[in-house]
Amino acid sequence: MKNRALVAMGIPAGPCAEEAKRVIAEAHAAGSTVRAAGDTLQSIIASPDAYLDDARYGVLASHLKAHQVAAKAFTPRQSVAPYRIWGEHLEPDSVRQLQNACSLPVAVAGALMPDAHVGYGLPIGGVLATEHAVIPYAVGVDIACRMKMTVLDLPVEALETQRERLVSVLERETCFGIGGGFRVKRQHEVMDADWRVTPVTADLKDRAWKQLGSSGSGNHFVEFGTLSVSDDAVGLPRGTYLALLSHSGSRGSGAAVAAHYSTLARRLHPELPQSLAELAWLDLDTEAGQEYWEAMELMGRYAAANHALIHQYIARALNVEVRLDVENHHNFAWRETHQRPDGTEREVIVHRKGATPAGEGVVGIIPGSMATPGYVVRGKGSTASLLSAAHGAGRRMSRTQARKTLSWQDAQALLRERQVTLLSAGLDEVPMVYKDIDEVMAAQQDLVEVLARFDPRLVKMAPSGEPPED
DNA sequence: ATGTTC
Repeated sequence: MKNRALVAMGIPAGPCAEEAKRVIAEAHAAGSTVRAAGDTLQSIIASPDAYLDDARYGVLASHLKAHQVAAKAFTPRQSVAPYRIWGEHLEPDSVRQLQNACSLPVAVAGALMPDAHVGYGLPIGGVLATEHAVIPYAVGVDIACRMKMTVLDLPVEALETQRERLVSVLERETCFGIGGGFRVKRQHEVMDADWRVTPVTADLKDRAWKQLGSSGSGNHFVEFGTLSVSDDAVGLPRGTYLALLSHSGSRGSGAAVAAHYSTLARRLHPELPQSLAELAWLDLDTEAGQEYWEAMELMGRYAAANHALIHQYIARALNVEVRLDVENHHNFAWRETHQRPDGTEREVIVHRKGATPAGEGVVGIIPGSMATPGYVVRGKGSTASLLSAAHGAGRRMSRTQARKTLSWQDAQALLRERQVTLLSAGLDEVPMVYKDIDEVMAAQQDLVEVLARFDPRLVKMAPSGEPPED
């Protein structure tokens, strides 16, 4: 039986679930039916005391009792921490998730960005400040998922005149797909860092090296396009340039770190009611909290290295210089100093899960979709948003719904209209699954100002086995 | 987002 099914029954992950699985397997071997085993479990959950001395179920009963005692110890806080929401018509469930997060004892303040949608624990587009605690699921599954843009010293016309060359470089120098990695390992100084900072990262080093410089799957991409600079504060005079934009994260290693520490956090907080279990935190004074923080920071450097290599290999293959370089995390936690409502300052942990850092003057990238614009922005330093902005257009349709209701034909018309060449992607990533990026930008004019606009032209994403027609 | 499930 899976952990998820057990949790649904009221058996939490950890010692209870492990023992329950053992008991079920034993009952199965003895010829008991699944239903009979389930009935017995329900009965033990209802009154563990009655089974404490039972030879077969005693251990499970004592684990469950300990859990139930701890769970009773949870006392909800008097009032929810203050939060603000940007944008209209956000999924009610995503708002509920933010409210839940703000009801944690460690929460200080929250904010929801206009691209928000439901995620594990904290919604995507959620920002949460806590005191002295880090929440693995408020950082996100893809730790340090980030954006990077470089402006290449090539004329914009190269998109037409050197199209075949750009396509071939994009295909040759990138690596997409779940579990995907390079046969010939790439090199970066992040692999000289100490990966033994935690037992988890120590075990992950080989996989990380294999995947170093790769892009992964889902909404990750590498694309060429045009950058229209409207404000020279971006670092280039006004005008139109050829740019390379990438979206990638910490790949399998980050996912494994997230899985490990979110499970650990949950185990350490059996008192949390089910509605808050995915928001279990790690105290930064504890070994577990410090381990997660070190692992997260290493994943930050690793994700940055992935992007650095993508851009470096492509620029090298094209034999061109880089004229501008912009990047930012959008799934991460930072130690920051923020003001209390009374104006005094305190150190908080700010989690941005699908949110772009937008402190005053901070430059970041907010992508749209494969056929809609993205923007290079400069933060306005809004304290109400906890110095944050949206990280993209935000999904309006689930992946399942997209695959069920959309067709490539619908997408191709839009791609042609926008002069976008799609090398590969899943049907669940076509522009129609995303909200209107310009509406999202309009909803956060108080958070960021636009310095430049990026329009994708040659797009590469993870293939889904269903090649787009040309 | 990831990659494999005792």
